[in-house]
Amino acid sequence: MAGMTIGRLAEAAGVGVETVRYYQRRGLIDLPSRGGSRNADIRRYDAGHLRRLRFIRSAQAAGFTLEQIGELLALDAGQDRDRARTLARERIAALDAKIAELRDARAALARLADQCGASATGPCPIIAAFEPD
Amino acid sequence: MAGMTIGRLAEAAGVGVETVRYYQRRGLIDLPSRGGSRNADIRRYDAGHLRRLRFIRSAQAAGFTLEQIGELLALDAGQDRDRARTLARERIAALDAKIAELRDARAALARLADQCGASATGPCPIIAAFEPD
DNA sequence: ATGGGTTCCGTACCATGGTACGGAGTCAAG
DNA sequence: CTTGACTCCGTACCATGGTACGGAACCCAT
Repeated sequence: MAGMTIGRLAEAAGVGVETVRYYQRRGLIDLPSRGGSRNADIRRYDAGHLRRLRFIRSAQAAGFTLEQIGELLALDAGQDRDRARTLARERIAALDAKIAELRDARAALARLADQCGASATGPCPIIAAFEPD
Repeated sequence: MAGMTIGRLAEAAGVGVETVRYYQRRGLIDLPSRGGSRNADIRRYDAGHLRRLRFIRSAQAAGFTLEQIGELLALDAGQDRDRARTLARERIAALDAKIAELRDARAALARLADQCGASATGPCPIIAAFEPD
């Protein structure tokens, strides 16, 4: 598993090579030293890099921005748990708000699609309903 | 209510003047003709424009992109209800997926924040947990 | 040893949804 | 009738998260 090329690494994490390079540029993934043995130019990646890459994707799925993920990574060895908890709590609050918003929108849209299917005449309720009186 | 300036219109809808102009450029709001009376240069907006602007914000809250909103608006007088229903159903499916994703992330994060509060030693669970084994 | 696929790296470009800037004209109150 | 706020419009810029391009070096299989 150690000694992956960037292409293998990207493939293993399900992202594009350019995405990996982009994360390196952002400082989220380190640039491994170039081949220890005879391989002068190609950088080799190990399981740690893969875990890092998957960490980034998981945190992104939780709605963290790359900048916040950078901060989480900087808290690194598990120091500064207060700050980590604060970030987590902020994210939870934001998620709650976003979930509520999306649920409302979902309910409104579902109701409208029903009405639109039910009534064949008049203006389309979906269009009409977004127009406040 | 008729005869608002762009500034009043924007204020009434809770957006910036530049945002209104941006929507005009995108073709989402029409450019009213310039002052009917003696006012040569200033464009005047009415309640229809305000409703249009609020429509855009509502649809945006439901997760439609500006491009999709443009399409909804083009369906205009309520013609082509099939297309409107299709757009609505696609959006509902996307919302369901997004809501599920955010809920999972929320649950995971809440659990971690708890653990992080509970254990004072060792690596921070929030950081650790995003790292898959 | 040669050809096709990778890698390396810098730099440029993309979509989305705005926000800012600047100069000229206009309007309303003091 | 001047001053300050607002309007008009084009064009430029911003943040976010990538994606694409291009030339040189490299590596592996035939």
